[in-house]
Amino acid sequence: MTTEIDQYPRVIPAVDIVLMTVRDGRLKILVHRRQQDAKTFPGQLALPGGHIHAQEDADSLMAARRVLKTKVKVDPSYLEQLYTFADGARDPSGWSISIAYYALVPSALLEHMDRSVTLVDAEAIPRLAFDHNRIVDVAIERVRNKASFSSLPCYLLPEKFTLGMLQAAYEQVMNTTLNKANFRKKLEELNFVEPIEGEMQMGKQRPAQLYRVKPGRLAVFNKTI
Amino acid sequence: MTTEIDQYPRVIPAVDIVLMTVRDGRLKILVHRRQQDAKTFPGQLALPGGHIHAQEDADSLMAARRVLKTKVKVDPSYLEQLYTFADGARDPSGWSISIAYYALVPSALLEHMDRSVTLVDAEAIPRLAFDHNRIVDVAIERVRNKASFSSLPCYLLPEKFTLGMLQAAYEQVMNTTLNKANFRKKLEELNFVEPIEGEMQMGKQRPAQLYRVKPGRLAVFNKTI
DNA sequence: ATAATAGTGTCTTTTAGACACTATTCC
DNA sequence: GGAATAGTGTCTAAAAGACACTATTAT
Repeated sequence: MTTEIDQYPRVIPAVDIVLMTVRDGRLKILVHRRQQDAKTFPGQLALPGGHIHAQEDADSLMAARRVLKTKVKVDPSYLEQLYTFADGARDPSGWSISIAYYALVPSALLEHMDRSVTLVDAEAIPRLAFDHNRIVDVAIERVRNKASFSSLPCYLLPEKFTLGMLQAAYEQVMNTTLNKANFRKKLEELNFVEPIEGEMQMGKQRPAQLYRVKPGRLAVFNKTI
Repeated sequence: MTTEIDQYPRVIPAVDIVLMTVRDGRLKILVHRRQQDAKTFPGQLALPGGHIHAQEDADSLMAARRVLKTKVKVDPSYLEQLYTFADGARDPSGWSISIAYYALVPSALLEHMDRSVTLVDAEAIPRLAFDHNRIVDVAIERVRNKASFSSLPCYLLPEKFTLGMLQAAYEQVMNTTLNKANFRKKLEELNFVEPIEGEMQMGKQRPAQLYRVKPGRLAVFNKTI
């Protein structure tokens, strides 16, 4: 039987993920090198991504999760739809759709990465396959906008963190420097972190109080700092 | 030849559009009634939408433009991607993707609508086909967030407008009331409208100065009012 | 003691908001 | 004059930001 849908050229939808973390005090994006025998952009750097499997993926978010699990062996705590790139020019093999997601993870989760996978500095993204540079630009812009001032950057940190680490994460994501006193006053107000009784981070100098996100207060979105 | 893409069930991507306007001083959404012989949701209200035609549409934005032109006979001045709804449950005929857009138009553009097309109040959306109620909710939330304070609501007005009309448009979109003096001070600051020399809107009482958006200053996004 | 990082108190500037007022038209 | 809408000046409260300070550790 010929139905209406057979009239149109087939389009295979995919997901691509901009995975971000903070490593060495800098905001990083995860990229991987494509196989040398890939039909398109062989050997080039690209975002992790893959086709949607309709029989396997309940929705596009699940597809993104599956791709990350398979290709990067990571299950991110924060994963959100970014934008959909759909046109006839972005993929040389034809009209294509990429539902792009962005993810935030603590860098400790990325210890055992494949050799084909690397982190690149958000301020110096190399040339990527397809329209992936554009996708990364949109992702960074989105995160910058959302970060100020929500609890988003907490997803880049381990469960326990000092206020110094937290401020550094905000500064990385927002690409600015913040005043320490004002930052802490604002945190007080927003009220989504709490000190962990008696737990201190020992270091080279004065020990710092360890904090955690208050239960249920992750990803509370708010105004500017 | 069997390529990789034949392994996966076929998914037909579509676009759906949430078209908004202000009529009778209220924010409205455009919906249409589906054909009685439609395979899914016959006779029900739905958002205007349609399949992407890969050979015809350069990208998904163009697909949305084409659908609006064909089904609603409108070429909106503001049309932006909203979100992509992609899962196996939203359409009874199978796994489907809808790249949703939202559009803002002055209500004068909608004078000669089809009989199948109507405007419904944003505060009282009826039951719609598919997951279109959810799409509308997301669209209204997005516009509310973006409106305060950008020049977005200007797209709901004719080219020439009074500050009273402009304030009313903001109040509708943001679903609040605003203080007139403060509203005007803020407009001054944001600096995206200018009076049209010598043109006044005559009415029942004191005439009002007509304004227009400064060239190139449409859709400047900013803080809160 | 000094270097280094943690943590705090206070003042100033900017912005948001409330409120009261004047102005010009139609009737 | 009264009703109705247009348009403005000023004061107050809240938020953002600058800056200087104290505290506790390692060496």
